[in-house]
Amino acid sequence: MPKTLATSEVTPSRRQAHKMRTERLLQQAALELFAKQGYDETTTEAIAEKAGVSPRTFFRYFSTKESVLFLGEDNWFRSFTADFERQPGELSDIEAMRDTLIGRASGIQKGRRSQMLYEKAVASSATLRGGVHDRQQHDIATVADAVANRRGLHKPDESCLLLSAIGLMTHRRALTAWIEGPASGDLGATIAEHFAVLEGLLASPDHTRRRS
Amino acid sequence: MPKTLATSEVTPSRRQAHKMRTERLLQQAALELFAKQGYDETTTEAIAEKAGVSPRTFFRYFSTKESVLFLGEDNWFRSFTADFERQPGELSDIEAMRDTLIGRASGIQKGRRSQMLYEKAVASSATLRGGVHDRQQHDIATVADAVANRRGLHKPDESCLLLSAIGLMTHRRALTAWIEGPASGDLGATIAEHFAVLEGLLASPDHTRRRS
DNA sequence: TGTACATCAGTGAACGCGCGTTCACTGATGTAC
DNA sequence: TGTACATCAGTGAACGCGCGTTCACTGATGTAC
Repeated sequence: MPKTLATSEVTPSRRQAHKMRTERLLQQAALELFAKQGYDETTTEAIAEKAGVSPRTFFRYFSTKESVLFLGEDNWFRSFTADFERQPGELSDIEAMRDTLIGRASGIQKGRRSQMLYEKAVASSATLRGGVHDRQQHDIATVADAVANRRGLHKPDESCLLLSAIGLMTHRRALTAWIEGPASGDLGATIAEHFAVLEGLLASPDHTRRRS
Repeated sequence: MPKTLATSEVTPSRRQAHKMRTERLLQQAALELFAKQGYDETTTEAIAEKAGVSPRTFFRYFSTKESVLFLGEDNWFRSFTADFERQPGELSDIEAMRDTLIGRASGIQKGRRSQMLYEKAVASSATLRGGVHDRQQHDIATVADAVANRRGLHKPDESCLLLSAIGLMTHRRALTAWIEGPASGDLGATIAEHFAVLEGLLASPDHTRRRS
């Protein structure tokens, strides 16, 4: 028994392996179909068929049609705080955000195709866009906590929240630009560019003045 | 016939009046029910019942359950450009945005209860939040066009888009704060405060530095 | 003013559809001895 | 290694539910003369 247990921790049992495989197949099938023909036009039955399982099986893995798409994205920001607070204290908060986000870019870089499919899938449905909206709000709160902590505040004030929202929006815009740009594009560089634009707005408000 | 026609233009016929009344009753019933018990928990049948019409009649007025909620909101930003470009040229773009939004605050001020119901309704459903997300994106593009125009550009560049997004986000945060605050709160003042925070971030990035 | 006809808001009933649930079952995998 | 039993991933069938559609109809309002 000790041996079997140890083995099942490292190499999962056939049952476990098969289960994981089925889950992955369902997710992949869903992502492809949502991106290709739209979320609302894709039935759970079609996903199951493409994954090679019965319609009923889909709901054994995912309690709702929507949840098949949102996995592993939640913990992206879970470790943000740690990375963020490791930034040198000389940097301004926004510079620290920028460098943290750039540092994490390589993790996304490899999954460009998946990101594209994901964006297409989300774009196809109001429900999914609602989910994205929710996650954004949640992320803003998380990052604002980190900023407040860096500033030595117990609770984030409006300044922290606004800064967090602005930073994440800049990040999101960079991500979109990178996905829509050439396949050879570098995500870290794109983020840096977008933050440069942001800092341009911040540093010289006169720059925004109209010649009268 | 001339007399009847003229009359029907000013004072709508009984049919027209009744039609408008039914539409208003359905919208009001929907708003109240969505806010009270949630969008997903409210059936179109319940809305029809509260409005005093048959279930079938709902779909004579609104092609989808969602569309009963989104009326008249679209043209809010339609006239934004005009107001925005009327701002004095000495102001920076962001100051011009601020003053334009403050100038339009009084139009919202009176409908505070409706705004609250609307926010509650939207908060209750992912689909509706998706719709809000879409409208935000659309508004950003509209305002960015206006900013580009003010800067003498033919097309908005990333700087215009980012500025527009930041400004509208600040506005939205102010709106939320105002709704969540006391009933006596002044929306214009709240917007001004939030823009002051924003300008604080813009003007002195040093302020965001951590004491090391 | 009155009569005949036209229009159109509102209704009732039946239905299609896809998400998500419930129940009873099969058969492969895992475990005890 | 082999046998008996337990577990559990996957299945099939039937159903509830609410959105949105289709069709045939009623009856009040509006119009022509």
